[in-house]
Amino acid sequence: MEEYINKIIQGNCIEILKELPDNTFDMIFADPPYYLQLPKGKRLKRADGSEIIPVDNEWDQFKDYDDYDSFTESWLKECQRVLKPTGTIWVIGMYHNIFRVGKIMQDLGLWFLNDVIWVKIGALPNLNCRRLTNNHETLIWAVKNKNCKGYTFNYQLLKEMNNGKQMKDTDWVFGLCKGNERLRDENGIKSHPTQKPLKLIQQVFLTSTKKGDLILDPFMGSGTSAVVAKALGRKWVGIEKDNKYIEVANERIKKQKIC
Amino acid sequence: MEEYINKIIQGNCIEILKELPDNTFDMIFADPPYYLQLPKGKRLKRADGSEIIPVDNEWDQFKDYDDYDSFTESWLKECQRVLKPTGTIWVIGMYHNIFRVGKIMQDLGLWFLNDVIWVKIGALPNLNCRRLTNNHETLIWAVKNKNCKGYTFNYQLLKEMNNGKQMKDTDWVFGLCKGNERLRDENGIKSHPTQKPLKLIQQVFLTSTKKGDLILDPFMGSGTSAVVAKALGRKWVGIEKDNKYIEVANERIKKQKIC
DNA sequence: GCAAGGCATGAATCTACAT
DNA sequence: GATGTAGATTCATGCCTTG
Repeated sequence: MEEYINKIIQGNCIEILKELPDNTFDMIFADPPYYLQLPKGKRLKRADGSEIIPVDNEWDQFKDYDDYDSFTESWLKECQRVLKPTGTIWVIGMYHNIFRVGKIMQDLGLWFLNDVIWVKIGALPNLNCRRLTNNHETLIWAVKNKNCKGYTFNYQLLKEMNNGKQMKDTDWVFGLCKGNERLRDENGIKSHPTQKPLKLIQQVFLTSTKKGDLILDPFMGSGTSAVVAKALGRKWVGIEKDNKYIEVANERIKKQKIC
Repeated sequence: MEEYINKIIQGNCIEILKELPDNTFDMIFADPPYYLQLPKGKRLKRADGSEIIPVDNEWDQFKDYDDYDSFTESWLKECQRVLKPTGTIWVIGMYHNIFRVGKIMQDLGLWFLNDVIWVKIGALPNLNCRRLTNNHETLIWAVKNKNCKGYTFNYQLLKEMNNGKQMKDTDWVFGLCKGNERLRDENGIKSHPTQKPLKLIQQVFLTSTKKGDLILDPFMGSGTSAVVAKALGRKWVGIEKDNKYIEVANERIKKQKIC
């Protein structure tokens, strides 16, 4: 394992997970593809005529629900295996995928601690006025199985962070990743379409890890979890398929001074 | 159908659903058992020694996940069948069950419009300080299938109810059903352990129905949805297995003057 | 009549440790 | 491992009593 610490492993998530030893990680944070199933070729426009750029990347394409489910079960099963009995796993998603992901997690025997609502500040309003505005994502927090005890939950710290009151599963209000935090290439194009905000990931790590803990991110993307892990004194292992994202992430981590 | 309008049908939910004709209802609101799986015989206590009374009713007991899933699939399948192509279905749940329910809904071809977070005011704090406080329930809002158009969404009304801003899926903040609203027997015992607040159900109905619409509630319980339907000028059909709950509900509806 | 304080209570997947 | 017992801990709301 030592050779992987604080590094991004390039390759297929499931294949790489299979090479990692049992009961290794104190915490896993997974931000998998959401399988958005957007209508192809159509793009919503804002009132000023500008186009909304949707997430239509190749990595979010699946043949059908079965295809998505079998992918999901495979990586979750390996994550469960490499998770310590005292560890916890977080998975983030939206209504497109999180219900499928959640049922598969339960079927694998993962035992839920909470489902946390990230209330997104600055989310896109609903442009066609035919639905409620999507304003949240859901994080599932779970232990390896029903009988697992001794996981880390920094109750007191979170209470302090929440003005002296117990942190609730609905108190997670954070802005989207925008402005200086958002990574862009030389042409101003977003380096990653679904870059998560540092503050959200930080709160996840502060909730469920101690200094020196080893964290796994099987869908590393632009490297947000590595940046937060480094800043908080946690060790980390990342997995990412796309070399372009790995470059972005490595450069970001190298440059990093403060979270 | 006429003989069922504005009445509670007593009996097994699935069997009764099977007798109802296709494409009948403008809206379905379902508050099924959550399958809480609480530890048996143990009861949490408050600092003052008083006991927390959990939901351990017979109707929330299932053999295992498979048992719960097959029950869930059966009633959802019938609900999908009796739902108009222009209708919508709401299902409420918590992290114990909502992910399973959601995946089964998607597998049946129901197409999600939103997942709505009911932020609960006055929820039980977390007493052992080993998890985040459970402070929400999740409602899934869906149409009969992916191609359905023309469902009712009272966008403008909800915007007005939300101080002129688009109603978001996270703006649903309502107190629990307590105080005078909570139905109790002559001994002060709750008539139903999970009575839902009128305001929540009212917002659901105002979101997705018009005056005169026909609403189905397959798990009627203490009759909250009937009370709201009546007050808002909607027609309704309820299904409930337990005669005790039916008595409570009928008495409540009879007494009703204003919502 | 009004303000302040007491008190009950809410869909809860409890935890740690000993035997 | 499975089972049993003791332990430590909480917040918002609304009704009711008291002053």
